[in-house]
Amino acid sequence: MAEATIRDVARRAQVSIASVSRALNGLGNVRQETRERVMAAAAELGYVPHAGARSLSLARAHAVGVVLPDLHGEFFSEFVRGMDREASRRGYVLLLSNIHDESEQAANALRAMRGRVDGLIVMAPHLSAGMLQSALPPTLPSLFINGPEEIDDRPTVRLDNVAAMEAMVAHLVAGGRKRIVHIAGPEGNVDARERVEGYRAAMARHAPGIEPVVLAGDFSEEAGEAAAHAIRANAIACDAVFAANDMMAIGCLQALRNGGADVPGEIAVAGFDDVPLARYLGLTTVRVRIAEMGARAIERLIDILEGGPADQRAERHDAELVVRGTTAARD
Amino acid sequence: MAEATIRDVARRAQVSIASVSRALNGLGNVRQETRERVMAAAAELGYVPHAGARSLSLARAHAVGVVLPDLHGEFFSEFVRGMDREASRRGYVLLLSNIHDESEQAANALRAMRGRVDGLIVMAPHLSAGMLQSALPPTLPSLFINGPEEIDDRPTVRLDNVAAMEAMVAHLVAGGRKRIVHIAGPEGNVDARERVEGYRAAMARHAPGIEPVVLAGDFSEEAGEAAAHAIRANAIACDAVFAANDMMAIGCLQALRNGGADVPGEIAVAGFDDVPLARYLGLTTVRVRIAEMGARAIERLIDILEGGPADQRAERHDAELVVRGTTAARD
DNA sequence: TTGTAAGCGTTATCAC
DNA sequence: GTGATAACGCTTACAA
Repeated sequence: MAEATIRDVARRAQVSIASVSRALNGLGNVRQETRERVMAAAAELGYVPHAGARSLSLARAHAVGVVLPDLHGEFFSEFVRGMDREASRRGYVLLLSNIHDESEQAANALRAMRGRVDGLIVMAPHLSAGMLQSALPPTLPSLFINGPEEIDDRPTVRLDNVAAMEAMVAHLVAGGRKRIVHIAGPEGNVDARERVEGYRAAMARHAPGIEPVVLAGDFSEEAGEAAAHAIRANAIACDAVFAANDMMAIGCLQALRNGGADVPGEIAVAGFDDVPLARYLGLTTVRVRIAEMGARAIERLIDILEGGPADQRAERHDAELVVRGTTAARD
Repeated sequence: MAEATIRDVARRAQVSIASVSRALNGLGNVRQETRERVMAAAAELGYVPHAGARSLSLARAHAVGVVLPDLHGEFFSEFVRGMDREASRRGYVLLLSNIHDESEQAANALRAMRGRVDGLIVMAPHLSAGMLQSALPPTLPSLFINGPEEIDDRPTVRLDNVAAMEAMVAHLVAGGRKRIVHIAGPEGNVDARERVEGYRAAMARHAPGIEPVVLAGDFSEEAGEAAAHAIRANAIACDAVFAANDMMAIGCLQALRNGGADVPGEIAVAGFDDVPLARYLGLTTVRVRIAEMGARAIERLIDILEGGPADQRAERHDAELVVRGTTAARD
């Protein structure tokens, strides 16, 4: 009743298991007739090679581990889809693991990968470099997506946050707005940090003399609302709000409008991510081609696994400015 | 440079590999002092057991394969999150595989699972029973989510589409609307089919004498728009549209309103899924607790794997009616 | 309590 | 060309 093994095929084809292996793997040194007998026997038994045994013998699992934080919505599905597409194209399988925090659980999840995968894709904008360094099997090839900048001896794929911020600020300034407020993402998040920096740099460049204003946030819609209230209550003089993600931008947008503000007449609002909702609300934002980043990460990792040239480049992927109604130029 | 193996630990602790295995796995018959020596050696070497070898020896991979169609948005991420949570709680790992169609690729993806996983979760509302039966390793325990009804000898977790349709139709009728049109999902999709049936049954029950009207659709926003145009152009007499999913409902809603119709005054609109957008548009819909279904599927599958009682029940999960503005009762 | 050795299902290195 | 057989890293009788 158990699945047929290579032995069963050998017995049925009246050859040794060595010949079965050779025939099935298409090695040259097998007589045509032998090969056919093996193929027939395998087909009759419905034989499928045991991937576990295979990988133990070959010391290659043809699997890559994917370690992710709690992602939501399109972002997660697109990312996984991009990786899955490329992985299966190259004959690899994906082992998925969500990591919620820096707990012992996280370290366990990483350990559980040992002996199952040939390499790791790690997306962990919220994990510290120290934790990663200590919990990652040192000999396991791994590629970081938007990982901590301190880890610079490993290959990475990173979103070019700075360029994206620059583009958006330039767009706002071109529309006649210079008093731009930034709502930041959570502390400790790499993307959030880079966006603040990018914002400051872009302001220095495009709106010299204007003091940058950064309001604290945590990527939640409520944080956006709170920011809107702060702006109104403290009478922060501004003609644009650029949030570190769409949900905050949306929360802010709604709160501003509910408070009677005219968007975009009086104040512009922009976000980051291009969630589906952004399109419906006409929110100007930045689109991340996350499926493409995922596919590229897998591609590079597998290239490394299959002995390509040493690759520890920090590859940056451009985001795309998506201009909609909430930042329409005034007049 | 390679990762430490059990032999290295044994050598360093001056014991046999058998003792290392026993100590590490917490078996009773190990002297306290030996156990400590082993633990120390393992820690010093940063030893992590090789999951592949372990599973070959144990004939258990502590992994489950998850086979999914192209899912989008929250649905996918919530589903995977629910499964991941439960799986990691029970010490299992998830192997993910997207299946796009009935091609050879799909069969390969299924085969690639052999020898890597102990069981399979299959969500395939678009795959035929025949294809599944033939490509699935017959001895691999598997649980279907919203699978074809013909496969009734395997455990399944299914959304109770019929009950959901019934609840929504009852809600619409209670609001004074009986001429309810249904926009269907793609042919060949199990959920779509069940929703049509549920719709018909509910109409027969709550709006006897009224002829059910089913418009063809494919789950896309455009299909919803097309349905709206068909309703206007052909002057289909109706006071409610109930689409098989939110995207079609949204497309229909927008097209109706753009065409000058008063929703909900003149005509109500309802969807299915409760995508994030639905909340923003005030769309009445049906919420699927997909994370819960995923977790439950994993739970049952692992119970089976770990020798629980034979379980081939078809478990149905209730969806939740979410009433919003687009179906407000008239007057 | 501990060690030796067989076995899990493959691939690869040898002889023949 | 083909068949024994030793790995791969682990668990687990069975002996000691």
